[in-house]
Amino acid sequence: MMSDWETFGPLLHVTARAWRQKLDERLKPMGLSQAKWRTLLHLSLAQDELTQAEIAARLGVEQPSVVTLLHRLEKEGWIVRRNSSHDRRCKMVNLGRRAQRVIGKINATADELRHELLTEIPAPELQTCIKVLAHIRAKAEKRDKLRRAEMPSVYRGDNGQNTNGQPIEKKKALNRATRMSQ
Amino acid sequence: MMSDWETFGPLLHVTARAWRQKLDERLKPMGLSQAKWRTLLHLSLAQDELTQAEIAARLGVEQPSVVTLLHRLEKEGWIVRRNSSHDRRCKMVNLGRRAQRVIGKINATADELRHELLTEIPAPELQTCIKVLAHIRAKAEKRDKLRRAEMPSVYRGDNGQNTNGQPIEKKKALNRATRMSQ
DNA sequence: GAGAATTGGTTAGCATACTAACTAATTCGA
DNA sequence: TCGAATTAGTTAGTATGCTAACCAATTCTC
Repeated sequence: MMSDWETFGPLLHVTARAWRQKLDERLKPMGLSQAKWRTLLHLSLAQDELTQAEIAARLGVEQPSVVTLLHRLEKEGWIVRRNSSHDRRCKMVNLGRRAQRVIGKINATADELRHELLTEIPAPELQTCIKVLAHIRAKAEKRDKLRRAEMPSVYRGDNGQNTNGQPIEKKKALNRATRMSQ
Repeated sequence: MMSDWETFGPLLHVTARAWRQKLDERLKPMGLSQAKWRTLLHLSLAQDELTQAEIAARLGVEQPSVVTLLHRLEKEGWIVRRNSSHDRRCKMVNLGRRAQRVIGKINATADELRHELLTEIPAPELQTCIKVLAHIRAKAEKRDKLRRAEMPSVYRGDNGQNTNGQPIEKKKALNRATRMSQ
């Protein structure tokens, strides 16, 4: 019986991975990898064009990672990039024709999988699970204040990042992104 | 309030990631990345030398990934590889001196983090959460029987892999690995 | 309004994963 | 027992992420 609390960490990992891989598997026939379909999904949900920085925040990855990801997506005809007329630093990213044709299927597939995986679970148990996960997440995302206080910030060498190694400004956008079904 | 069931997928992902990153962050001062400390941890738990294939199975990654990982670990003095005397195909992997000095600290750090993250959660709620996660995991790891039945195996092109894209024989070792605190 | 700080995007270099294709050694089966 | 199948390890090529360092454009501050 899988009920030893010592196994919680690994269980969390394999469950998250199994979910992700199952969705990947179903989207693969459309020619999409995880990084790609997540990007398209966020662009679709935004209802509007996004900058690369906004995409990075919503995906929870760094900007340089987005650069190469968008290069590949553009090369394959999934997205279109154009220069912003308001801010000459920005590039606005739009869904290309190819993506518009399959975006509905991506969303439907994600919804269907979620339904399949959760449907047999009693609502109260799901609520409890959500509560526990949210609690763990909050604890894990909190920086280790005491440890860091031992060392002056000058010697930390963390370049203004929080303890997750992510830029601090990303937090809000990440929370927004969490509200989608992925 | 984070209680909409539509957010479950993303919540699962960010929670698992936050946990992993927090542990990474605490182990970083010892010069270890996630892939590296997980490898050392498994070698330590095995109480015995392992082959590269066994390590791959326990980490849940493919053999080619292990090759380069072990190259880096060996170059940095964490492990030692030697040819097996029983099976000339195999290389036996042992912890090096450097690793033996810090392996206790790795385990202690993982245990301490788990305690920190879970300590405030009432036992029954944790049990429910474990039950729900195990259920989701089982569902997600099950192959899509109906879908696959539509197509003869000859055309599937999955090279004897299950729907997670992992070699089937790996399952048992992965389950074993799941029992550790990571 | 000019210099400082910030922000958006990029490149370079590395880490970590994958699949495909290969060699060498072992094991299995007729 | 010998050829086929399997297993262990590797290399090659690719995808996806990271940090560091940089430029250009914008915004903030004095």
